[in-house]
Amino acid sequence: MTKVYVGMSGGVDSSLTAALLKEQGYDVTGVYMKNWTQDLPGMRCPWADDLADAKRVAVQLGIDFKVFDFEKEYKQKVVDYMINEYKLGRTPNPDIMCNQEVKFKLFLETALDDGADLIATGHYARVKDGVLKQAVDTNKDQTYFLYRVTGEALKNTLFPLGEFTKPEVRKMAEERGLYTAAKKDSQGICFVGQIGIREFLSQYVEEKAGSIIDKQTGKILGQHDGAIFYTVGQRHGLEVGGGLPYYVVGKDMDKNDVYVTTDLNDENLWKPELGLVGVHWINGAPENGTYQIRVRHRATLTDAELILDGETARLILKHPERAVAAGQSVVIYSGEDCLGGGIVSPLSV
RNA sequence: UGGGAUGUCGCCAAGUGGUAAGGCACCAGUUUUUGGUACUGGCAUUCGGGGGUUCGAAUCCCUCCAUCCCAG
Repeated sequence: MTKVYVGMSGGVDSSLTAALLKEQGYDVTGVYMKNWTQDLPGMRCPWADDLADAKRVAVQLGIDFKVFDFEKEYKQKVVDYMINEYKLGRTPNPDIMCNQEVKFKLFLETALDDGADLIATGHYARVKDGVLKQAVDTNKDQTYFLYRVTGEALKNTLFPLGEFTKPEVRKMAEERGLYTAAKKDSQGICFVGQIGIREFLSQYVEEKAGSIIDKQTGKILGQHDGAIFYTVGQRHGLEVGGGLPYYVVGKDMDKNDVYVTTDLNDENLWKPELGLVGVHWINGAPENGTYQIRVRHRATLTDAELILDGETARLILKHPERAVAAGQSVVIYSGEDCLGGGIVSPLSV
């Protein structure tokens, strides 16, 4: 019997994933990845509850259950990466890094060493012949977060939920009486949860007052506690009021200045062209040409011309996307196939 | 010290006798396994202070205070 290790987070999706695989005849083992357990000021880390929920479901299903402790690696590969990127003035996507380094590398390797034949997660995505495809529920598709995994890893991975819509998943979980059937979806970076990125970062970096400057007039509108906390396109948290809402259009990390504007058509908000670094392809680089791209999770796909140059690439967008920040990822699709993508270069935005 | 102007929520700002629009910010919630965006709701018993006229005033009158501008 094929042995599958299912990453169980304690949520509905991964619970149902385990249930479905068991019904399909796999020898299923549930694994809770212990990645982060630290409480933060004003927030209790819910890891113990999540672990308990995952375990409850495993008991319900009558499957084996294990805990893999990746705390050290998670801190290094995901959290430190995120903090460093922010320090450099960029806006990273830690969840993409988590998939690349932890779930589809460390977890996969550890599971295989432990005797697994395959791993599975509750991601909304599909794999066919080693090709990553968008989920049937395009509204819920999570391939954006998965573009940095390898084709090799995908050959050992199952995504049973990719065939279903979220409402169907809820319903199936309910029908099976899974303990987590009604549990609220998690959102936000898992380890910062409730408190928000701002509060999380301030645990690791020193707050330093700087100016909020109106790009159009050059006038200083107010003060902030650190340019590091702001990202392009951001509207809230500036505490500067007047006639129209102000949006962040840029920042100078050396001067610790944040530039804002009320002009919704500001050129920095709508880049027709993006430079990518650290490009990654799931199954090899594609040819130059027109593809569909996505600049953020749940964004609708938009056409762009790809011009590849080794590890870097240039994208000419048919319709400019709003507020693309350096450090964020652009994911490239051909139809429903997710080919890979890259990270927005600071030089291009 | 003369002359002029202005004072309405933290900010911008409607409202010139009929019982305080709206926007920004802020707060709460929704959407979202990144940042961010977007959406919904909340947010001045009170109009610089004090008198007065009136059935009734932020709106009219008097007075005081504050700020700004021009004179000097």
